Amino acid sequence: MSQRIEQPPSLVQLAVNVLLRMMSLGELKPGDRVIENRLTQELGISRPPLREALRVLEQQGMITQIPRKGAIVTNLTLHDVYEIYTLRREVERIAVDLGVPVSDPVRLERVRAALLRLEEAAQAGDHVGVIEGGYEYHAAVIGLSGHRRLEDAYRSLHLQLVLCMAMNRRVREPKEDLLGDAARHRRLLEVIETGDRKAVHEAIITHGDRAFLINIENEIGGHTPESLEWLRLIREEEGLGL
Amino acid sequence: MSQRIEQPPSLVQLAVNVLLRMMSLGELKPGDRVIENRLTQELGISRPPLREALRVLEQQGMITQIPRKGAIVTNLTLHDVYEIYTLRREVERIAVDLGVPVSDPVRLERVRAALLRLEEAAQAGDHVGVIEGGYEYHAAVIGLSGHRRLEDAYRSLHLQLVLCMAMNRRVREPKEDLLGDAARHRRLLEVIETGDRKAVHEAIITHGDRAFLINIENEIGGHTPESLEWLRLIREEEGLGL
DNA sequence: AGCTGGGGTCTTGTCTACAGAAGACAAAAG
DNA sequence: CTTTTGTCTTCTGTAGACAAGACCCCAGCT
Repeated sequence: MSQRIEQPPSLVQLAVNVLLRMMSLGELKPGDRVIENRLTQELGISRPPLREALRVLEQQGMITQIPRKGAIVTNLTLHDVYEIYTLRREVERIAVDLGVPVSDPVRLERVRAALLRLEEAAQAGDHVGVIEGGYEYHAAVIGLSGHRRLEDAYRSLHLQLVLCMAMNRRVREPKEDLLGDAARHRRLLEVIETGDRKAVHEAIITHGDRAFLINIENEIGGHTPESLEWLRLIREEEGLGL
Repeated sequence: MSQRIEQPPSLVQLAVNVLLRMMSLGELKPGDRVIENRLTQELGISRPPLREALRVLEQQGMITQIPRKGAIVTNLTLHDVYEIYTLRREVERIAVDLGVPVSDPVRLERVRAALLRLEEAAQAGDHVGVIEGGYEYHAAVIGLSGHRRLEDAYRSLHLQLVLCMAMNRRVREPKEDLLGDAARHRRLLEVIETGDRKAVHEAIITHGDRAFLINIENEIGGHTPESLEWLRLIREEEGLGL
């Protein structure tokens, strides 16, 4: 019997999770001030664990602390979005180079399990489940590389992106077809199983969730030469039906 | 006059800096237990700010926390070293792709300034200065990309590497010639100024500080297929006089 | 009317204190 | 002599309280 008893997680960890959830639900929006006393009341914890949680989120880039002035939910600029997208794509690329063809079947099994969860959620019409399953699926793909830091980087970028997408209404009205989404993920898995690295790269490129970028430069500020040039390229590719 | 008033940094920030310094000096070695009360006495601060500092370092991968059991300085395995090295090289590669040829002269100026500091330290025989200057130089090179997250990633990887190198005696007996080191950095800058991306990539590869990997697999554990294969490749390249 | 200075309030930064869990050690039993 | 159990110490997790700093509003002055 390997029935281990469950340890109650620390309040810091719980607070981090709750705050992340609040952000993804839009209860905490970018730019919102984060007042410690208010949150301690809402969460029912005292300030020290909350402050530690805020430090964690600050390191992840979700919270921006200004000394003696307080914390706000990080306001992403267009340049930030550019950074997140470009880095995430590079992370995927590196992971595929390292992880395909797959050496350890256990890692593939993780992708398969995530895909199953994703497909079940899609059939049940469970939007939240599809989003979470989608993350777990992609994380598992990164995990094929056996590179923990790479996966951590992916997670961090993903979380920041969640923050950004929560800003955008288009994403919160999810009328894209869940089943088609799941089918795309299944095809990617099949390509991975062939072990053809180049094919996997191509499959991932056409897999992009860049729809919400369409009008983004009118919604947020912080344009830079790099980010505008990047956006122009994206537009071109999308225009070509990619 | 842009004489801004100096704000006293928070105790958390100070504690992070002191702890990093202790690690690089070997006063805190990988595997060491970190007992909060002891450190609060040494640093002259109370536990809450120290705990927040530990959270920050945990996020950076320098500290490993085990719930209800305390914290230790992260013990790096061979696989970790493999991860750090491979990722750092990828970060450099991405930065060069994005940042060369240089679009913004201000960024190049930063590299030049770092090089000057490095050369001064080299001529003064200031080992610590050379190491710190070397970091600032490389960070500035990453900064050519105008990609803050990329630079953050580089910093994080660098810090973890410091942890690893502090373990290794070879690095603490610095008899390598500082002036030659500075000259190599100057050559890299010259290549960057030509704007020839490919040449920069080659220059960076031959720039490696991989000397301390020579005997590493006998000194630390945590071997994995990936890390051993990687080490084998490194050996081959080094053997070829690279 | 606009600017400057002061008081009040709110918020953060830090410290001390307490409760509960983990580990160490010693004593007793097999 | 080994093993086990009970107690004791140490350390972490959390709470609450206090002090210092930042913001805001209003009165008074130019």
